[in-house]
Amino acid sequence: MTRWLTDDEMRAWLGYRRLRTLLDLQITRDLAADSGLSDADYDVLSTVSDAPGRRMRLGELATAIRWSVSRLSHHVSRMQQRGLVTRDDCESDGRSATVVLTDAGWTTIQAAAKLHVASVRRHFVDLLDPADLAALTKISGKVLAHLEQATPPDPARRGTPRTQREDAAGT
Amino acid sequence: MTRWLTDDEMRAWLGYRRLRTLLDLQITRDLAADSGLSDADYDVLSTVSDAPGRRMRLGELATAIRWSVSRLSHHVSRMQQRGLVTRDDCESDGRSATVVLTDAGWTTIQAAAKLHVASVRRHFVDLLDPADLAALTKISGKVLAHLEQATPPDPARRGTPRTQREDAAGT
DNA sequence: GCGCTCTGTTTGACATGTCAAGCAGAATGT
DNA sequence: ACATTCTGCTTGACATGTCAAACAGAGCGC
Repeated sequence: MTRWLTDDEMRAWLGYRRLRTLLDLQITRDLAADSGLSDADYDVLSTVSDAPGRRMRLGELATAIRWSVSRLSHHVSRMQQRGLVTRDDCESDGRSATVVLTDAGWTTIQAAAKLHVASVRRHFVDLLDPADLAALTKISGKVLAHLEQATPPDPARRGTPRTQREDAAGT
Repeated sequence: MTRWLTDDEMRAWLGYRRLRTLLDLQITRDLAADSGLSDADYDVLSTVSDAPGRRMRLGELATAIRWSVSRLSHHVSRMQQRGLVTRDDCESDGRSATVVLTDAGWTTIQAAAKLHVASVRRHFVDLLDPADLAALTKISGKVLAHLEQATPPDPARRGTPRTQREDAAGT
């Protein structure tokens, strides 16, 4: 008794899926070519760069970009090797680690942000008219209202099952 | 002189990004819980199951689901271990490998497909009205028209840089 | 019928993410 | 104070994807 998708539904769903695949691919590619960053790098750098003092506690950062703490810890180690960020011990709490942008990290994300916006415009925003943008906002609003309530609010913390991948800060 | 995103543009873009993240997460989660399959497994199984004889050449399959041949080869090996598919040598061409569904693979994908459609309906399609679906189809059409032309048609083959993740066959 | 190149696939080394321990510092109860 | 538990982070083993190198069979050109 499965209710299969109608043609219209199927078109919308497959369109979304394909959009997702190709758009991500293109944006990722641009980011790597323009700035030598992965999406992951970008999320981390842009989020930390918006924080006061260009520094953020590891756990907070993980929550903000919806990663598991473990993933972030691994990734920060790698970014540290590349000289983009530093780990700093917090005086008030001996357990805590703070991620701090290096000068190189700051310079990198500043340059990357401009190019990234351009990429988003080129492949997405500028292709759509205001009605499209409004429709899209409405659609994601509806779906997200459903998902955010059905979904465990926090990733690796609580009983949450699976992986993440979040955009984090504005482009 | 960067043209930053306006508020409306930003809302639409972030909405899309967040939708992408949470919806994928949910669908992936359901698929794993309902059928014990990853998205990758599902793509492979559903595509092969639609092919005549429930078999498909490895290269063809890779192209169809937009994976690199190498990724597929690795993944098929893993699925083979789990008894979902088999590798078969093609008589006409000694180099070629053919991926064939086992009975278990067939049974699995049949059951999984039903549950997957239900999941897609629950978290996406059924939340939207016909106008939303039409708008979405229009939007992805516009963007894809742009991307598919700007994008190297084939993944790991030609000069193409990066990763993939494609839905493949219908839900 | 033999070397060359081309093609389809496999393989291996490495990058990145996941999950489950491990661990040290903070908080709490008595 | 000090044992116990909690918290925040790190680590290690493993899964999955990437890229480049290795291969073996197919298809030439001669």
